[in-house]
Amino acid sequence: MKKQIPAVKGTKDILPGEAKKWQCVEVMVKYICELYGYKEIRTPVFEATELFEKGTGETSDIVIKEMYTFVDKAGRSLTLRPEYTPSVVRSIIENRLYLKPEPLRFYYIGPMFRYDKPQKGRYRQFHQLDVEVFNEEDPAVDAELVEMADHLLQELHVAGTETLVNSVGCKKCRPFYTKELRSQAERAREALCPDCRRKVITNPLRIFDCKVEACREIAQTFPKITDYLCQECREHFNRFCEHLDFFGIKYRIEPRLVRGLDYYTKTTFEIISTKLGAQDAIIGGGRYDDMMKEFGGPDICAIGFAMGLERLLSVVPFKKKREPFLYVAYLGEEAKRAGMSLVRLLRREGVECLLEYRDKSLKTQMGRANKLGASWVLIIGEEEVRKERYQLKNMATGQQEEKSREEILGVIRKAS
RNA sequence: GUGAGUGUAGCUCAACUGGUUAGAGCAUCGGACUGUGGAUCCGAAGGUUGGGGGUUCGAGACCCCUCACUCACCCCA
Repeated sequence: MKKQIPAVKGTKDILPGEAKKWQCVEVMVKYICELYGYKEIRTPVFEATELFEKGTGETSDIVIKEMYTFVDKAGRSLTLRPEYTPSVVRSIIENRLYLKPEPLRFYYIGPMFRYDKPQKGRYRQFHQLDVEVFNEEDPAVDAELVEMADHLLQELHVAGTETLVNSVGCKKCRPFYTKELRSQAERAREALCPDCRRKVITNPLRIFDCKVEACREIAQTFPKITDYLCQECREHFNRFCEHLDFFGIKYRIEPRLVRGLDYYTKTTFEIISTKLGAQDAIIGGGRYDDMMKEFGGPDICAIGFAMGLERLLSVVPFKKKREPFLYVAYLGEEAKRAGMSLVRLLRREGVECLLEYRDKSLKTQMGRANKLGASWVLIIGEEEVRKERYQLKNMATGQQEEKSREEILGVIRKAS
């Protein structure tokens, strides 16, 4: 036997049964996004490496160790996108979309790539829905975005979720907080785990993410970022929460919610599923008011979120049901030809038909139809060809009647 | 990147403390039954036991390496 070539580690095939679920979710996602005025935007799967280094942040884990970066034949350093936000920002600037009258509301569904160790809910090629709004300062927009995510999950009948919100301040107030946090962490240094001792210097905010019991207890005593927000950020956060209340959305203020991406400002939020394991965040997002300007664009604020589709799919309940279709069983060459032209006609009328082009016994063909879950079988033999009337059998009831072409169409139309 | 667990037919699983030719159910294909499905019976096909090396008279089982998957850390969607 020849050596087999398996799928690359951390990637997987989405087979027809599973792909059907993806289609259902994608249809719903697009429907909801369009309801809220978002338009689809599609950008390339790879970009200049620099885009992510600047956008996602040079100190983020994503950039440091998780990017699929390669050099092309002309010596350019390119990267398969690990997230979508920098691409959208790039595209808006490059195409001057901010000069158009249309609202800057965009969504996108597509594959992302991260060189992570694969695990449940974590793949090297995975898919995200990405939603972004630009040039909207009002915290009501932040709340509307969360409401939309909530709406989407409801429509998909996803149960057991929790919404966490926080504010990480802006570049005016965060440095004060970080400084205070660092000095307090410094004092407790000895009691922290080795990992957290490192974080004291690199990124003290991340100490809140630690799962070690001792660290958690110590972190409890640390100041909360929400107590250190500047006037503007505090007001923004308060009004954001008020609007969530207004929408009747249940949420938990989680001052320890620290998004790992460097660019977030003010509002951050996450929706987790209690039904998942360690990788439980299905939606994560927040504001990034400074990115556009830093990319050389206009000073336009932004907020958005990403949703992991593999994770979402694993908590969406699906009831399996096959679309009704007609199986054509034929006997002999003449009948085959009659079947082919009938099927051609019916398909043009929007009827799903299956003719398998295997010259098998009627019994075998009936067996196939049954196994595949056909709603009807159309039986064509010499007799039927001559009369131009065919045997239509309802597979659920077992009833069978002789029908003309038009009558067949009528029966199927009536059923669907 | 770190740690732990698991790899036997397409799928779900057997195979005693190491002992003949690695089995069963489901699925597939064929037949009983050449114009009528679901049931039953019979049969066929399907495996380098993830891969490589080692120990042994003998390895699916034990040891080492490697690959993949799973779970957790880390990080994130």
